[in-house]
Amino acid sequence: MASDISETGEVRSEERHPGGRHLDASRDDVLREAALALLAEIGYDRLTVDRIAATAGAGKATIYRRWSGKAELVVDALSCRKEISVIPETGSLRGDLVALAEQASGHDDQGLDTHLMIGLVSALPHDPELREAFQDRLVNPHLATLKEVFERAVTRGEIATVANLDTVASIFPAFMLHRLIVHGSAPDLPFFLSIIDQVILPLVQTGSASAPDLLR
Amino acid sequence: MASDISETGEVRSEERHPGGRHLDASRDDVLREAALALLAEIGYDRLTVDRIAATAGAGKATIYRRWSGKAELVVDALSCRKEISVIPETGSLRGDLVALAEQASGHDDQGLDTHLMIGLVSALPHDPELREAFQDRLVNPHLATLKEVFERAVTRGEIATVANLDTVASIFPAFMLHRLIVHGSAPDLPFFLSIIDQVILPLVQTGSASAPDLLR
Amino acid sequence: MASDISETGEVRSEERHPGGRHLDASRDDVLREAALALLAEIGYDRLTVDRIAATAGAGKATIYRRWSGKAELVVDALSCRKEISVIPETGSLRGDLVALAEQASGHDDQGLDTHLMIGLVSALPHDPELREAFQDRLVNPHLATLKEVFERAVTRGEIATVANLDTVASIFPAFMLHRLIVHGSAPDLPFFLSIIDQVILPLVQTGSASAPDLLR
Amino acid sequence: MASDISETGEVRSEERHPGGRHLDASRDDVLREAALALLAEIGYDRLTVDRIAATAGAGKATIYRRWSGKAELVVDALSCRKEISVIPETGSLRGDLVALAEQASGHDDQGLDTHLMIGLVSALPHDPELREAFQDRLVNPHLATLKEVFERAVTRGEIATVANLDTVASIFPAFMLHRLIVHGSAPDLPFFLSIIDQVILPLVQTGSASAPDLLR
DNA sequence: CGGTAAGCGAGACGGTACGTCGAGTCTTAAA
DNA sequence: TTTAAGACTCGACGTACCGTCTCGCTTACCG
Repeated sequence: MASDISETGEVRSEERHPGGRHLDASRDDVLREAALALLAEIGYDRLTVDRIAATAGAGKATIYRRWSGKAELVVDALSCRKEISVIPETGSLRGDLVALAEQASGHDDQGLDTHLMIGLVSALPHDPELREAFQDRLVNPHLATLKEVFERAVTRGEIATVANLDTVASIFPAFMLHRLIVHGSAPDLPFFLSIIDQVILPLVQTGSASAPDLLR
Repeated sequence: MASDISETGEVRSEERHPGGRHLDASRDDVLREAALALLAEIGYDRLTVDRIAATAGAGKATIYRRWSGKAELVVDALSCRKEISVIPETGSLRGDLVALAEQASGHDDQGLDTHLMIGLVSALPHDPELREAFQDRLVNPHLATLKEVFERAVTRGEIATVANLDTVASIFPAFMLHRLIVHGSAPDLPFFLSIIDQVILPLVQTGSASAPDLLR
Repeated sequence: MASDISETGEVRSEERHPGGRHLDASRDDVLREAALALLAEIGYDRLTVDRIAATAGAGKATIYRRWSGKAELVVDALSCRKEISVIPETGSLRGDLVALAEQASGHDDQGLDTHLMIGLVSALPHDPELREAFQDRLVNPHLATLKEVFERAVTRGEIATVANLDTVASIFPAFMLHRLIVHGSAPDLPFFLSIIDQVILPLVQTGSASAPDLLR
Repeated sequence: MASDISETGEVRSEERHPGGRHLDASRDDVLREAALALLAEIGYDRLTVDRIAATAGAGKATIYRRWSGKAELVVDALSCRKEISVIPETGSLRGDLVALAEQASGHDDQGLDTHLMIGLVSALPHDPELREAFQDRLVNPHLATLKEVFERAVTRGEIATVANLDTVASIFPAFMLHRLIVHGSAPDLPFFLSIIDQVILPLVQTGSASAPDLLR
């Protein structure tokens, strides 16, 4: 992961650099773009570090100076590419969820994310560091957004307090993964709608979402 | 995938083989067992075709004659290994689900399945054929079992008819995947219990959340 | 080497064969021809036993039942192909030698022998048995013919007794090998003539270099 | 063959190499030495590229970057190893020839050269480039030395001018090859002596060595 | 004449070596 | 000191042959 990564996702805080030439920040983006372009074209597994370097017109050392390997570069590239996802504010829980679903299903041009996510998954077990990055930069932000949406609905009085918020918020990403891996296809809007209407809303709208906790 | 795989999981339907020596069916099993043994011992990524061959006392050609590579061999080995999972019959929906959960979390000796599943996932995108096999031999049987459990509960009058059975039955595997990939750890019993009690049961139970509790 | 090979070059003396089917003699020739044809086409080293078998429409076992491997098959094929070389009888030593030279340089259609000999040489060191066969079937007959030619010249009174006949007779094949290996080309007639006139004849002729000239 | 080989035996004429790391010349030697050491130890045929690489502590790619395969590496190693053979100066033709013979039969420790030469011969037909190197680096220097020896004898007035010097000088190597290949054993001193005394000296000492040329 | 012991084409078997490719590191010359 | 270029070690890959063994068949002899 490009050197120092803070919790907030900021990269390389212009650290002290006593002598010699500085890392050329413009190379970062060129490399990230090359990685994403190739990823979309040939998929994660056929992706090689050599080829990313060649496509970017860079040397391999320039890559390894910034990231520890292919996987990290790709996660970094992906998370940087993600425009700061604005938390929607439609006024209703369902509206917010649908807006998120549209966001998620929308920006999947050429199935990039599909390949990406599936490919990344294969790299997660090797490298705990990578998984951490994956969680911090992709999973947790997504989860936080979802939680925020639910909490706003509570504030609005639209639904009762959700006791097991983590579990409920995970339903969304869990089904996404399942769809990606088992079906091999990107989750589309209808798919998301069925999750929203058949699982999430029924759970949080009836009182029953919190009651079962008593059973434990 | 060892030649013809029918929907029922049968392999190599004794096809016509006019001249020449036949594929020695006993090698199939030896190779599958070697693959699984090594998998449990050193994990999917450190697994090499050479080593599988050596362990099985076979030549590499004997492997490549049957499967196109490591991934196919491993899926095939896994699916063949799966003993016919008996559908539990405890008398209550929750009991059945818990029994399934125990089954799923139980037979994960040495994290074999964890590594396995994660490793497999990385191979799915390349080869649609592989994913098909994965679905047919692993996912669908699991799904069928779950559906059966829900349908029995309906028959018993324990719950009302479940309209979106496919979606509800998918909750289980979806959370399994999510846990495996995002947390990198095998789903254990407490995890399953929280899914059952916080998501599945609330969804399928009618308004009265207290009645089913008596069944425990 | 096709089973029993006597000193005279006869093969397989119709030995006792109590039960079962006999070796099909027609397969021998088909295999030998396939071997020679492929040899001329692709060279000794690219030659494979599988391919010989396929070309001959035979199984590999049919080959290994007769010869111990590629090398033996090829030597055997070569030596069987050799038409019984008639010892020439021109009336003069030089005439006889030139006749032999024409024979040797003549039957090299498509450079078969060139490739063959060079290729064989590579196989000789591994297998003493093979070298023995090579000597018995190819080298010695050739040497015997040469000796015969010299002895006739002595009988005719054309030259004095040759003390070191073995060495002198070896000059011919030695230069042939040298030419084949170092120049990579088949020895042609001019080459042989220069050996005859510049080395062999001067050696065996007595002091008076002019007398034998009259015989030409 | 390690890139450019000039007539003088120099390798890789410091060609332009603007960017990127250079071929590490020290690896060349390490690899050549490993090849020769193994060659002497286990023979050409049991020699494998993997083992050469392992012995040299190198990757196979490093070998294939320089030579196209085992054969090329070995010829190159051999020709580089050849110390400049000093032309002997004993004062008589026979003395010089015997000195050369001792040199040739002497430095055959562990039969290295025997195996080597025989092994090489098998590689010559494939690759004209290889044969060229073989001629330039091994055969021609040897021939030049022999010619020099004869010319000195002429200068000393020991023998008459030798008209067909090339042919006469070839007698030596031709018999060496013949011995190696047909007998499968290294030429020893007695063998060389018989060639010198029975073939070479008789040819050049009598006037007859040049006279027969008139016959043509 | 029917049993049986081979030979037959075909091709799978255990091996060994091959030549290629990718990862991550190190070295060069230029900037 | 960073850059592009590219050689370095390591190790797995999938292929090609080798010489042997096994299939289902066919062919000959021998009782």
